[in-house]
Amino acid sequence: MTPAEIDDAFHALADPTRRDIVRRTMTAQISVSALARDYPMSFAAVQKHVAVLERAHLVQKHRHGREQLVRAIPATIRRTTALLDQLESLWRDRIDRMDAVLADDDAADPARPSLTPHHPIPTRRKP
Amino acid sequence: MTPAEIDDAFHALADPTRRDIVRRTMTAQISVSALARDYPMSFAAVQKHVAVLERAHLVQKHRHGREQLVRAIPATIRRTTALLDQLESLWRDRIDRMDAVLADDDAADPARPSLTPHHPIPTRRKP
DNA sequence: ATAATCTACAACCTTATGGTTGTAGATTAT
DNA sequence: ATAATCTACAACCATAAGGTTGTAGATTAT
Repeated sequence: MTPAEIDDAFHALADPTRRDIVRRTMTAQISVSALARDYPMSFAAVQKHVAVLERAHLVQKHRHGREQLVRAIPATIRRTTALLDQLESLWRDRIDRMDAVLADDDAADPARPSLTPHHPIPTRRKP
Repeated sequence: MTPAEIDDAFHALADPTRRDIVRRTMTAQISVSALARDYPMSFAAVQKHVAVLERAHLVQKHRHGREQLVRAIPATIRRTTALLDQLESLWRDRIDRMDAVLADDDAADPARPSLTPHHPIPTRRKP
């Protein structure tokens, strides 16, 4: 997933109408015109929203007769979630590192709860 | 998390510079000017990026002498991840429902693998 | 054949976005 | 005291975003 693709994905999700379209097309295929009926905007506007989602690979369209059915692509959602998880993991790693430092420094008390405040802790050296 | 807040969060994350700022401030507090030195744009531009992240509650600033230290707010990342997980869960629920339908319909074969293609499956009724 | 429906796309308008430069206020260092 | 650093913020500019209307092409229904 290139940075540009990530940009597209997050940008696409930064709009309530588009998030709703993704939500609805996760569990069913819905035509563009059927989608358009439920939003307070023109058909063309909804068409553009779908195009944005398509560009971000969050949905796919495929013809069925004269209508264009839209369905979400779960894999892209998953990969976007994974990106955020990665950010979160930085935080966890940070806590782990702090824990490790504290453990090295204060190994005599294994019952110590793993509290890790934001600010550096004044280390108490063993005598 | 209101829709507008969700908009702000995704919009803030839809830019590589801002994602990088979040990434870096997850594990350390960095001043705005220190951040600004590492991007090919003016200080004011970076200042604006931080403001966007701040508005989305993805980072917090706090004064330390004459500099303004930036740190990420993991809780907001987590809540954004949770939103995407929720979308994914729709997909899982859909699969579960399909499985349930197939189980009701074909309970005699519990060894059947849980394959659930996108297209509706022609149900084969028991005689 | 004709009408109705669904889609595609262009042209246009308004506002938001992402960048710039410039000026001024606080705070720290010399 | 003066200079250097960090920040805040305004003004400006180009372009992208999100909406509109209008026209035309396919496909289905009457």
